[in-house]
Order: sequence, then C-alpha cells, then structure tokens
Amino acid sequence: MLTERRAAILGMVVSEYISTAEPVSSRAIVARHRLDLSTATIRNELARLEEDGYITQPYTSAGRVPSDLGYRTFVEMLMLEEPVEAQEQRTIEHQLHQVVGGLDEWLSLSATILAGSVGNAAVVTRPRAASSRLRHAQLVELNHDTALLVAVMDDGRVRQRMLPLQTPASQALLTERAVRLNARIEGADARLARSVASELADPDEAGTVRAIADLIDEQRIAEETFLDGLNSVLRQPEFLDADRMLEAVATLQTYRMRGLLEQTMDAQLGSTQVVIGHEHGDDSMQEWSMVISRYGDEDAIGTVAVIGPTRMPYHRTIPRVRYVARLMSHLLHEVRQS
Amino acid sequence: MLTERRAAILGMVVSEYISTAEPVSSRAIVARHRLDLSTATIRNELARLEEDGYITQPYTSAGRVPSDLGYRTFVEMLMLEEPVEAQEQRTIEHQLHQVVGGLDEWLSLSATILAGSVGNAAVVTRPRAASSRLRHAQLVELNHDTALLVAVMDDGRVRQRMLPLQTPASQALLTERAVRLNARIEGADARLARSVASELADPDEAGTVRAIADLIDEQRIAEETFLDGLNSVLRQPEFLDADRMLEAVATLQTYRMRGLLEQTMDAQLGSTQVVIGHEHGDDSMQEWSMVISRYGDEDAIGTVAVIGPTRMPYHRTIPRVRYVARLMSHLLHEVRQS
DNA sequence: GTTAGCACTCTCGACAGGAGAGTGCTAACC
DNA sequence: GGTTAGCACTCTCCTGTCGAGAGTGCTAAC
Repeated sequence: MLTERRAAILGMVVSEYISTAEPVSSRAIVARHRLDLSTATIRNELARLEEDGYITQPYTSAGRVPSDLGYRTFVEMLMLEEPVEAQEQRTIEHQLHQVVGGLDEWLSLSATILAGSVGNAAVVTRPRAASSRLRHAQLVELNHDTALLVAVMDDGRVRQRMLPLQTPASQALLTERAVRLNARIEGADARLARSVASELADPDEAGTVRAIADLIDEQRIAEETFLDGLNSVLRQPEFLDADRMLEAVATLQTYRMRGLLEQTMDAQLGSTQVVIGHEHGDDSMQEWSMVISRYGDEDAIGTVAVIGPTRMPYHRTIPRVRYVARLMSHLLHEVRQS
Repeated sequence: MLTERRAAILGMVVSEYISTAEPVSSRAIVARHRLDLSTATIRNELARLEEDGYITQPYTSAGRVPSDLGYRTFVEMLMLEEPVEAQEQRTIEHQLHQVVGGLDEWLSLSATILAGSVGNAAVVTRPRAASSRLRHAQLVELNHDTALLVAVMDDGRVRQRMLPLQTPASQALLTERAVRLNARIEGADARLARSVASELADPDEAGTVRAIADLIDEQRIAEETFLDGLNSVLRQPEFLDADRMLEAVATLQTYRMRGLLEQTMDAQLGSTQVVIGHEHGDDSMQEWSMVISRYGDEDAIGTVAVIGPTRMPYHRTIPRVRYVARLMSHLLHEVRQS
C-alpha cells in the first residue's frame, strides 16, 4: 500500500533521479529535502517501495532507481507540471514565425524547436485527413508493360506508384480506362475502392483500383515524419557508451520509419499521452518513453511527440508538448483560413 | 621522391589499413605480400615515406597510418578499382525497382542502397534544373498584413513563402498585383527578377519580386537531401568511443543541412570526385572523406555522394558511386520519357 | 643497398588494493 | 509501533603497478 509518506518519498526519488541520472541514496533524500527523519527510516521506506515494484537497485547496495511503474505513478499523481512561462512561450512562437518556406519546413522547424525545448528527440508528422478519399486518378504510360498511377486525394495529397500491366496498353487505352474507373470510384475511401476492385473482371483494372485503395490508405512515414534532436538524446548519460549509443540511433531511425501513428490511434485531440518503457509493445523500446499529442482540427490531424529515455523530465516535457501541439493547431488554422 | 618500390609499399600500407583499421607494421607488409625483403628494409622505406608525408605514426613505435596525402596518392595512382560485378549490379537494380512511390521515395531508397553497398553514409539530392525560371507566381491573402507567395518554376518545383506587407492589401489587390508582376517576370531567372525588383517603386511590389528571385534560387537543402547509412558509418572503428560518435552524428546532421552542392559545383556529369580530409575547407570535416558524383541530364542535375571516415575503401566506393549515379541518370530519363 | 640483432618505447590488459558510497540488519529508544 | 544509531557487509570505481607484446630505429656487418 502506498502511504502518503511513501508516495512523497517516491516522488523525491523520481525527481532526483531525473535530474541527476544517478541512483538516489537515502542520504541524498534527507539532505536535499531537509527531512526531519534519519536515513535509516528512509531506507526502511525505500525497501517497501522496492518490494512494491516502484523502484529498483542496479546492484546490491547502490542507490535506488525508479522502475517504469515508479515513473508512471510519478506522472499520474506525484509530479507538479512545470508551466511554459511567458518568456519561453515568446521564444518558441518567435522561432516558429521564422519560417519562410512551406508546410514541410514548418513541420521540420517545429520538431527542432520542440526537441531543443525539452532536450530530447522530437517527431512531428504531417497532418492527414482523418480518412481521405480519392479525388481523381490518372494513368500514364511508362513503357509497354508499365504504367504510372497518379492519385490525388481530397485533402490535396498526391501519390504515385508504378503499375505493372498484365496486358500491354497504349496511352489512349489507359486514359480511357482512367476515365471509366474515376467515374466509379471518385470520392471513394479505401474500403469502398477495395470492394469495387473485387467486382472488376479485368485483372489490370482490378489491380489499378486495388493500388488506388492502397494509396488512399498509405502513410508514407518516411516522408511524412520529421525527426530532430538526435543529438540532444544522445547526449543523455544513458548513452555514454558507444554500444548503447549505436543502439539508440538504430532505434530512433527504425522508429521513425515505423511511425507513431499506430500507438496513438486513440489519443484525443488536445490530450497528451505518455508511454513509458515496457508500456510500448515493442522490445526495442523498453528503455524509451514517449510523450505524444495530436494537433490539427476536424479536417486533418497530425502528431507531435517527444522521444527519450524513460528517465525523462516528464513534468517539463508534457506541458511543452501540449503547448507546441496547441500552437501548431492555431497556426495551421490560421494558414488554412486563406 | 616516390620510387616505384616505395609507391608499391605505400599502396600496401593504405589498403592494409583500409581493411584492418590498425596501424600497419613492417612485418605485416612482408607477411601479407610474401615479399622477399626483410622487415628492416621495409622499415627504411617506411621511414622515407613518413619523411615525405605519405604516412604517419600514431605514437613512437606503432605501425604506420596513411595521411591524407597518402590516401590521395592511393586514389590517384595506386589503387585498382574493384568493379561492380554483374551479380551486385543485379541486386542494386532489383532493389531500386522496388519503388512503389514517387521521386522522393526513389531518392531516399537510392541513398539507402548506396549506403548499404559501400558500408558508409550516402547522400542523394533531388535533381534540380541547372538554372530554373519562374513559370507563374501567385499572391494569397493570409491576414491584413501578411500574404502568402506561391511560385511555380518551369521545372515543376513549387515554392511558397510568407510575405509581410508594409501596406495592407485585399485579395483583389493582391491578385491584380500578381497578374501585373507575372507579366513582367514570367520566364525570368533569379538574376533578371532581381534587376526588375530594383526598378519597382512600390516597396511591397519590389519585396515580392525579390522574394520570388530568392525562391527561384532557393535550394531547400533540408527537404531536398536524403541521407542514409548513419548506422553503417557509426559502426566504423573510428567511432568506437562515445564522444567521437556524438561528434560524428553532429557532423553528418549539420552537413546534411549545409548540403554538398557548394563543393561540387565544378563536378562534371559522369565524373566522380573525391574529397579527402583536410581537402574540405571545413574544420569539422578534417577526418571525413566524400566521394561525389552527379546524375541527371542537361535538364536537371542531382548529386550522389558517400561520406565516411578518411579510411574508406575508395577502390570499392568510387566505382559504386559512379555506377549508382549512372543508373539513376538512366532511370530518371526513363521516367521523364512519360 | 640489404639485413640481423638489439635496445628502446609505447600500449594495453590484468590484477590488486583501497577509498567511498550505500545498504540491511540489529538492538535500543521514544 | 515507529524511529534511529551503529556497524558489518557488498559492490563499484579509481589508481597504480607490472609484464607481455608489438614495433620501431639504429648500428654494424654483409
């Protein structure tokens, strides 16, 4: 049972560990908070906290380190969020207004700013329509047995894919086919397109529509995800030795490819979600935490997230992710107005 | 003076060091090449090579390590290029044909393949028209004192930028202005646009045209550069300790931003250029080498490059960069046909 | 010009020892 | 029962030493 005092001590352990990255000793706790208790008493409480799984020892007779459960408890009930002060807000807004380019540059800059503000890596994904639909598809002859399929979505995305043909087709034929297929699936979502595909007799036509369905669904993670702050993360003491650092780079790179979306399907716009260590299904993410938020509006939603070791300043990160997400929603709205 | 024998020995030192990453001893040379000379003789020659600046010793009485001059000499006159065998060509082509998406995905995949093939990082930049011209510009009202400038180039690039206005302007006014300015600068290159800008009396109009000129010139490095193989590079023994690895990540990241183009302005299409260590002007690149090639055609040119430590298998890297660049030129041509 | 021999230098890994940090436990205390 | 002083114990980490090993430069002889 987590008594009030034990909870307080847990909070001290977690925040101390977050800021020092060193196992926290009973003495450090007493000293830092000028407690009117002896180290022995603290040690007794620490033993209980360890028994209950909130903290662990790296080795016998070292200080204590929070477990994932410890962090979770900290986030849920112990921490005091550190608000984004007016000064910092101004700095962030100022940087964000430096953008001279288009959406992509803006997203990339957002990731950079967020990463800088929290000292960990940040990821921003491009906003996407909740469920996109096909506006128009086109077929272009590449050579005698390959066509290029170009699909324009109603949220303005343009996707293309090479399409092998079973039966060679001229440009005229392809154009005619595109007109015919457009008539059937314009405005369709991926599901409808797939059901149409299954009704088509001609294998090339069916293939084309299936490809279109894929394109509607497709999340081109690599191109739609902006990652920055690799440097900041790698500077964290958990990656002091080269092997771990290498592993970290690999994790972040592959993670970038895989994308965050699957994890955050259920995140509400405006809320901020925290995933700590083993709470990721993924084995390679056991030592990482993410703070995730959505931004955008009903039309299109993107993701903002911070990634770092589980020893992360949640009390700073969470409000900052939330703030940036909100800011981005606003700015996106402003731009959309036009 | 570099006698023939000394040159041969230098070649052995360089290639041995490239493959083992360990300082090369006189004994290793004799043993590896079954020379009919004693180690003492080799030592004498090594001393001369060191005197002449081709090799150095990390510390007294360690083996020898090539200097930048040593690598340069190796590349220029000693190495035997290792051709890309038919089997490897097939593998590369096969991978490259996996692309289902558009140009960007294709470029990003090319970087990945090249990086994998040579075991170092690879960079690919998007092909750009040698000198682009404006096709059409548009002004959109964002709010009362900001407009969005959208410029379409004749090579199909679309660039946008927010434009602060000195005098507020309605959408009607902006549209009218765009029509007027288009009439004057459609088809203009950056230089012509700038000279037109200097003739305009209205500061907002002059500002707009200047911004257009910038956009024509602009190389949005961050978005136009595809980097892969960070992992491969970091696995090289030169980055065994964490500090160096951190430095390497930083270098590659900033390098990515800065782009390669300035370095390669003079590179001819089809030729392959090698820049070794201090030959970069840049301080942070003293320990890096690059193998650079251009691809594309008269209409648009991009860059393919491999980046790694100066201890790089030049004899493998150079032909592979050249091969990939050629392949990309072909494929680009094929796609352009359509 | 080549080579054997040898003294010398420097690195690197292993090992031991000691300081330091921190714990758990016990017994006494309030 | 909770609290605490005291203490033995454990584990890490730093330091210094030592010897093996690798490789060189030099000298003198071929």
